[in-house]
Amino acid sequence: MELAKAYDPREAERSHYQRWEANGFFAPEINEDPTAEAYSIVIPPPNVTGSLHMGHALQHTLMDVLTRWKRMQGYRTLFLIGVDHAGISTQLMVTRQLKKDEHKTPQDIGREAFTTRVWAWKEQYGGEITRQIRREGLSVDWSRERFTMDPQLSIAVRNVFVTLYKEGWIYRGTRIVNWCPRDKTVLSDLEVKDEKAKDGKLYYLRYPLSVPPAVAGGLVRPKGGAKSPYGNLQPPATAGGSDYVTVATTRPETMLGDTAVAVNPNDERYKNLIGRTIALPLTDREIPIIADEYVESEFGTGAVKITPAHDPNDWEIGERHGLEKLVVMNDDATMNAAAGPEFAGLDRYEAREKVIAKFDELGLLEKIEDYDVTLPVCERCKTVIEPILSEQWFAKMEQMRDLALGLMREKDLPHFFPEVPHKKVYTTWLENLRDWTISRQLWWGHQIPAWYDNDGNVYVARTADEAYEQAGTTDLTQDPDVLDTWFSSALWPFSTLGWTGQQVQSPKSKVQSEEAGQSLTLDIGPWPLDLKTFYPTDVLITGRDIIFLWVSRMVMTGLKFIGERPFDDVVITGTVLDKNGQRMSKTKGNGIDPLDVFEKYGVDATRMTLAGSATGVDFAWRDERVESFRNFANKIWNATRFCLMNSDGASVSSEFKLQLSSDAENQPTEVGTPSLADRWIVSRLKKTARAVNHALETYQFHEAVQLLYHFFWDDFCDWYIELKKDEITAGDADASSRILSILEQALRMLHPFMPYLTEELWQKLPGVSNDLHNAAYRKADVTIMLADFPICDATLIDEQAEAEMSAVIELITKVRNIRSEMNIKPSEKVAVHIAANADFQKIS
RNA sequence: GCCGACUUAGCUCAGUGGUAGAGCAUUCGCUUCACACGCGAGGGGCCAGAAGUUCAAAUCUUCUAGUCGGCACCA
Repeated sequence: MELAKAYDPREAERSHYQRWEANGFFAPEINEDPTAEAYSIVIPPPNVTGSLHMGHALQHTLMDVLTRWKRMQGYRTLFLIGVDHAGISTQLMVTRQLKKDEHKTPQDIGREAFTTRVWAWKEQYGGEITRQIRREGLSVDWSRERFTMDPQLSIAVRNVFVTLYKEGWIYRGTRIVNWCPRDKTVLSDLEVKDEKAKDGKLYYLRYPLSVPPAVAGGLVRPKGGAKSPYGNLQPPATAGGSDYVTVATTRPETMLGDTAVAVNPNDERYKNLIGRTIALPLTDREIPIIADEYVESEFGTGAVKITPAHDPNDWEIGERHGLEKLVVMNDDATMNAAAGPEFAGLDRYEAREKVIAKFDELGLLEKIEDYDVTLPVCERCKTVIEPILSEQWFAKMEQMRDLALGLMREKDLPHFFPEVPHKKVYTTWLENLRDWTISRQLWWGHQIPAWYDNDGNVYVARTADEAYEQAGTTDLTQDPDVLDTWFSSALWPFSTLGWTGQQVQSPKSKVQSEEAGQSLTLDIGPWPLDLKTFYPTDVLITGRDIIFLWVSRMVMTGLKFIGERPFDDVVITGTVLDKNGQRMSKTKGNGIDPLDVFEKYGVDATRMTLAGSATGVDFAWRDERVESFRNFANKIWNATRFCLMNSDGASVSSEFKLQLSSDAENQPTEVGTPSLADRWIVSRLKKTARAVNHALETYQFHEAVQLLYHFFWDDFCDWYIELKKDEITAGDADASSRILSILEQALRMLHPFMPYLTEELWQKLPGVSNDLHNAAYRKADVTIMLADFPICDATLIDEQAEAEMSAVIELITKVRNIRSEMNIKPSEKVAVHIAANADFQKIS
């Protein structure tokens, strides 16, 4: 058999995936061993609107390496794939399409028609990401593919919501929330990012006291002419002695909603003003001057305007002092009627300009300073968030937070890789956890299972019928909002395995739950088989950006509803940066499309590149690096090509036949008497297997890649093949069988990383059969995927052979060095005379 | 403001309390019958700076500088 001269990845990538999938190799059911231990990984569900990026490719590669490795070890493996409905992204995408195609808004066509459209969109375009995942070669079980809005998963969501509501962990309340005026929905704190304002300003506004001070000398009259109804006032020596108070603000437009001015109770400058009132300019309102410890005297003027309806801290102060909460903005960040006729309808930034202009006109604008402000922006559309007062659904996190913290403190789980800094960051975040805003003003998602009667009473139930029963009427309206996408993602590790919230817990988890002091509120029914088999999953691999959004919440809901952690280990990958070390982003246009890289260098080379980066460390993408792994793939191809060119009468020996004694004279094996090189390569092979297994156990993927690269290229190709070349080309079938057997084992170890190439080559080796499969897969069709993953056999480690071989290598290198330095042509033969230590003289 | 990470060969990065590593780039030599996506032989680093612990530190501690990140605040 003769292979092409160079490896063409496209050839190998064409057929194998289909065959693997069609033969059920990806499904756990392929495992014939009823006692096999389970190994499971759930994929972080990519957004249905998403397309594959390098971050995915990295995470996916690592998950697939682990899955393939464990599968080859005989575990009953499940690599579960699914897609997230991605509420906001998807709704925006379809809204945009609707506008483009029909010039209509969602409101024009109504909720039902709109969601129908989104489903249609999902059917048509939503498969893009999963098609790309197939291309990556992931051994995911497509028969168990899930979508966060599958009926079963939606039932789970409802049950969780209802349970938490009944237990008092979910409530509806009016609070200051993060409002995105563009998406017109509330966002959780985690969906808000900080952005530096380009030209931030701090505006100093003068608020006149409504009654002149009784004390003499209060006013500082300037020499110039009067300009405003309040007189032309100059900044006084002490603010407290004047007839106005200066406040500093970065958002002047919110002054229209001010309901107080606050000062620190110990601030001497303002002490005598506490209790006085201010005639709020541009309005006809009088607002009090109050004292609150929150105010820092050192900052700004030491006096703070208080806008309880548009600032979270002001809201707190408002609560403490019983202030009115005046909402002056609409949901699109324009001013509303309460802002006054002059401002109503203006955009917040127009209103800002106008407020400033008016203050200036009135002589009340003291000064404007440049000021570095970081603005909260919507993580998705980058619109500046407006904190507004709004009625929303919230989840109280105390109980679930304590469950997660308890798991960390008592069992040190989950274990983060790398542990620093993630363990601490995760724990600290939990300790400071605040309530979670879970409602979203969208139509695409899980509609909140709460119904209202005409009096505004709320009925939370799993179904409309249950709500009708509770209310004693069918005249109810369901809450129009949907749940945060992360609410359903939080249930992913168990909702995908069949848990709907209607089953009782397993006896095992029940005990654990009672230990944790948890009450169980779940209904009857057996645990689904998959849940019993595959939960908890073994490891979660994801990026650091969703540790809080997703990882922590899975831990919490897993403990709360299943009574067990969702996974032991969490591998946090680094970020793939562009070649200049910059984050890849759509706006910068510096992203590298994994599919292009697959096309250019092959999937296997790409996987090696990704797995070859150190766990958790950011790294700059370099095409040169992939190129080197493409070259490596070609090297493997050609090494195999060589072995096959001379394989007449030879065949791969199963592992036991490969065994070689270090005491070669006494124990010749079926494949002839092993030479030093034979004993050496087997020893190297076994040490490599040991190290690779260990590296993978500890998620040191790059270590495994290095080991395999070095073993294959340096040990196997540069030395072993070269040393055996004469025997092999002379047609020594024993030597050929031996080299094929080493090659075969190497391919197995490489398979989790380079699935296509290794399958392509392995199938061509003489003598491969499902006898080489792990014992759990003896009936399955022949594939390297199910071959037994090499392990270390300590009896085959031969330190003596390795030491002797090192000496040989050193010697040969020195001779070559001399030849090179003396410019002796390779074709010229020279006689070499060697003086060696007694120990090494016997080495031949 | 708090917490943290990183700073190693020209580039991108591994690495360990005890003679500095890889890939790429580079130099020299090779149409050696698997592979020029190759083969062979080289050159190249006082491991950011300073102090300390130690028989021994690039590796541990402290400080400094630069880069980056998370959180909080942001009147």
